[in-house]
Amino acid sequence: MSAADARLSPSDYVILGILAAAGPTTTYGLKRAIASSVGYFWPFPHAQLYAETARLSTLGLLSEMQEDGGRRRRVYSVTPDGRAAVGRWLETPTPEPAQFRDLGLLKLAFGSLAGPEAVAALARDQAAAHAERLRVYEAYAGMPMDPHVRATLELGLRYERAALDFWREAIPGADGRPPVARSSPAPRPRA
Amino acid sequence: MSAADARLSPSDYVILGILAAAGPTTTYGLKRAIASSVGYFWPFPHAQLYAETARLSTLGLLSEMQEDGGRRRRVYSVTPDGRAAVGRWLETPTPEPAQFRDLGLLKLAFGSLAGPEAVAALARDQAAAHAERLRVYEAYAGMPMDPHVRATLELGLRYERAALDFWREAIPGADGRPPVARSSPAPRPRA
DNA sequence: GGGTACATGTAATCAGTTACATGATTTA
DNA sequence: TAAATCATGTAACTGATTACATGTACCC
Repeated sequence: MSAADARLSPSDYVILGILAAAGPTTTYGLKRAIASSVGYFWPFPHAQLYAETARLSTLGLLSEMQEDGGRRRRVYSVTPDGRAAVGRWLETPTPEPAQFRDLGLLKLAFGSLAGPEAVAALARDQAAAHAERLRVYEAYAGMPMDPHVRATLELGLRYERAALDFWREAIPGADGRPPVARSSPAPRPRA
Repeated sequence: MSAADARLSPSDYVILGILAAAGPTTTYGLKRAIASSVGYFWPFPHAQLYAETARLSTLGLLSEMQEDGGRRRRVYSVTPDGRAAVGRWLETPTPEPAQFRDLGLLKLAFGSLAGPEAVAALARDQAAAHAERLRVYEAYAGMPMDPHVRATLELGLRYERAALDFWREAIPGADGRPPVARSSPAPRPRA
């Protein structure tokens, strides 16, 4: 079975992990549980749940039951094999570096193509967005939750604070100074 | 033409932006230019270049020429329409929050399913990985580069430092203390 | 009993990734 | 001149996103 582990994506482990922690759950329940735990940093559109749960079922890592009541929704639980797969995953090292896809940062990289005012506007914009996000995280952190999920939230807070500081400090705002730290005199883009 | 902007992905803007900054370039040149600028935080497998450049050509945002020499490689340049599209993109706000896909963080979220030793091992592991990444960034920061690209690298450094501190501090190492900050007494996972 | 928000699911599309194949240049 | 590495490209696949369609519960 260890060989089959290679074929499981991170999304699969999210499903298995949530089910292992929360017990038998409907698809909608999964959606809710994901949203209130890893969902804030690991996006998981609900449509994907249907594809992945089906796949995990055929692999024997999930078992599927039909509700008796009127709506006859599917209820999933993790099988012993599934639980073992999560366990192994949690114990194996994670060499691949984290990826952060930040559109604001991407735009900044091309700042030399835009005017300094555009870069300044971007910085104000991003600072506001990160401040808002920080507010949301802080509110969320006030609620009761699993201690490990809380720990991930703590890193989220640190990331947001780092980003907020960056957009406020490292890039000047609307005050007309050059768009990068004063120590480097901003040469024109080569070619 | 503004209407067509909606159909451009971030990857498309990377290609357009690189070409706008660097002038006519072969596909391989694009690959190199991306790797040495936004590539470190915005992964871009080279196979995708062939699909995207073709698409951008049919949209009239790129023009394609064939080399005369023996190898007859394709050389792309950005058209005025393409340049205008990048310009508009750089000037429009970016509301979507940044996404950071961090497998280590995902595993941490499920820490309650694993033993405290597994969590401690994860933390050591991640601290080492981030320390290494930090070293690479710092070496890279010593080289000459566009000031805006340098600015993005600065945020990369701040992220990595935040992550390194987190895995070292917020999660204890191998010293046997409970797997989260001492202030919260780590209740058992519910159900 | 009509509207609104919540819940459940399918289908089509698109972007990203992996694997493969081969040609050109450099170096031992 | 053989091996190794760099360069160029295609094809197949998988995973993620979008759009749509409909059902159920609640609330006015």
